[in-house]
Amino acid sequence: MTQNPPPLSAEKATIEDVARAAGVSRWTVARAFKTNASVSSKTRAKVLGAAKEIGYLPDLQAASLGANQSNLVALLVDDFKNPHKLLLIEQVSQTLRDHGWDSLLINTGGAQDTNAALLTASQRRVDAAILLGVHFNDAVLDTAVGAERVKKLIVFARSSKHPRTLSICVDDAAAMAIVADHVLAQGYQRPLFLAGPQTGSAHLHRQETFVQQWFEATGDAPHSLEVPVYDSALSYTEISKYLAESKSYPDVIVCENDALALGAMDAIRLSAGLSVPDDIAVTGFDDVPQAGFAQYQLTTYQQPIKEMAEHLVKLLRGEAQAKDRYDFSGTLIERSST
Amino acid sequence: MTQNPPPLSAEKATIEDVARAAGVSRWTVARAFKTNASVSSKTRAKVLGAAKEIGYLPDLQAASLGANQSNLVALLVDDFKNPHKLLLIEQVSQTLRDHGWDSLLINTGGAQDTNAALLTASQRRVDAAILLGVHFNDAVLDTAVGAERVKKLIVFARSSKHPRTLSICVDDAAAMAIVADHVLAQGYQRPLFLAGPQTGSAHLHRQETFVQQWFEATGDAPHSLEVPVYDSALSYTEISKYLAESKSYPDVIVCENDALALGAMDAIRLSAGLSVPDDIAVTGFDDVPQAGFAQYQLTTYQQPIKEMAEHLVKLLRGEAQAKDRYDFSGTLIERSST
DNA sequence: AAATATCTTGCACATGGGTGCAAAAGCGAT
DNA sequence: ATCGCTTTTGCACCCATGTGCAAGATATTT
Repeated sequence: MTQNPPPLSAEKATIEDVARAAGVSRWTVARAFKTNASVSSKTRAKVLGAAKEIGYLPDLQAASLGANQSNLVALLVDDFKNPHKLLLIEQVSQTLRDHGWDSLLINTGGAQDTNAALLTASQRRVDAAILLGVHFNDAVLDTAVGAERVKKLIVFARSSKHPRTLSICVDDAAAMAIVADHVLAQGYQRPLFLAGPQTGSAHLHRQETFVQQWFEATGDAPHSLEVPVYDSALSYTEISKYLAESKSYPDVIVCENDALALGAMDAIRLSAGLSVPDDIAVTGFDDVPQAGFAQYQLTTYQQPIKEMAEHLVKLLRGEAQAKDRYDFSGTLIERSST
Repeated sequence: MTQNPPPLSAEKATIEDVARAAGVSRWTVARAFKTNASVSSKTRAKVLGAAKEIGYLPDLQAASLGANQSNLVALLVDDFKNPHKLLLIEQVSQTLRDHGWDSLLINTGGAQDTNAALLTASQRRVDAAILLGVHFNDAVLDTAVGAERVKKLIVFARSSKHPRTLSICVDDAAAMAIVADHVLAQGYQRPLFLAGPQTGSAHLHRQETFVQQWFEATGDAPHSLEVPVYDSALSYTEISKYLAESKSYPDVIVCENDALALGAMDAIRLSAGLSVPDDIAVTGFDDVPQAGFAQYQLTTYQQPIKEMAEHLVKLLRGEAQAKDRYDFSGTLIERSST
């Protein structure tokens, strides 16, 4: 057995130490670190030099006590089965960091207790809580005391009509209309819509849009199937069962997102022994990395996550209009699954 | 355009408000919230009642200023291409939360500046920084001033010999030996080892273990291929190229992890037109969800992430031995890719 | 050179709660 | 009722910084 790690390094320097080293008051040091503060450039240079010398960096927690801003943002995530979450988490955390915010990741998947997560966020003095998940619907937010304790509530990549909430998402209806157009243009006739959890009002409008669009174009109501989690494995099971049980099969499965689409493709090929897209075509939504793999080549709709994350920053800064929703538009990525 | 969200809720109650409401001093309130504090049970009940009444919850940031503990832990992640990260992030954040810690997610992927990430962590007063990534090698940590400012440095699912660091990981060598045994037992004869980035000393020992093991058993040195990122798409490209260029192909590709293995399987089937496992078998490492999909059915090694996360909590609490490494053992999941 | 305007800098007070000790209160025994 | 001990409670001081104002220093004007 090896020994313990060496003891901690010397105490971290405080603003007071810098003040002493630079021969000024601590308030002057604080100013030197603040842009647009009234300090003579000579003093600032002296202070910053001293600070660098003794390795001073301001304590962000202490700073957020005094100030009414913490530069901390909570990311509430409840849905780790969906690989799209990794993209969202990566992009949002990176963009926030690039602009000076840190991310408090709160996993609400286990207890699924949104309220507790929001309370924790407020106890950490976050400037905002970003909701990245499927269970943050308006009913939950209504009953969550925690929702009122957080300065800003932002639903990302999903839409919400809750009055306390701001949404950053693609225009789901418009996006799904594009998918529907594509499916119609390809001449498919017997669609099946595969939906995920339908969670109250803070949900996606993909299913209803597709159904409506299809009905308007053809006069038929497409079949639908719902699974309770955005999980490829679950989608595989359900589609396998569906294909085994029904006498005729659809010629296209339109999925609410890629997580479901990937499982559906596996089911079509490996469980039902059919081919994609010849027997059954498939469409997805999100353009997760796997959608582009040789194995899948899934036709899907790509959301402009980066752009959306930049908009998030603007909202946090108060630069953007505080509209309840801000709709972005993405791109249909046509691959060989249709 | 809709109007702005309603104004913020009333100011959050402070300990002082509770004290007033309960008719005691604020220190008594603090005690009521602390287990093992000397308060009469009558007083505690009165205080907690009053706190509940006015909706008081302690401010964690303020608390961490006075105390020498923040209950905040930084998660440094640099590698979002690998789906295994989602598993790790989920499990670690959930387990930490279950035990009272919050997670500060720091994405070091963009700038790849580990030092900056560690500095940020220290500015947020984290109790520990958990390193979940590939680029946190000893050389980097040696030159990172930030490494010294963080109370504890814990490398998760990877091993490090850096003196400031504690590792929580499976015994890589033992695990890869099991994989090697399996491959040998199945009678494969021309292995190719597909490795990821070889990052200094805080790396995995899978490649060297396999090579050595194979050599000892057969007297041959297996071929190897390296890719700079754990990315299925990259693995696909490299394996495609490799199979196209070489006259003979291996009969098994042993991959350093599943991210690489999945891409390799796609390449074997779709680029080279060969079959798995008949022409070429494949093994992975990590048991990501996709490894179990019908499409892949990848033989892989599953790490006991949950158990490792629980051990992490013990380390944070100071309950566990501070060994430099703590080795767990996982399970070989045999599927039909071998 | 004096008066005035402007820029710098210092300070009191605030943020929300932790620590350790001392004072106060409770309690049983004498 | 008094003494001594234990439990409970209050308090001074500390954590590291922000805000807004006033005092001090410098520059500009007359």
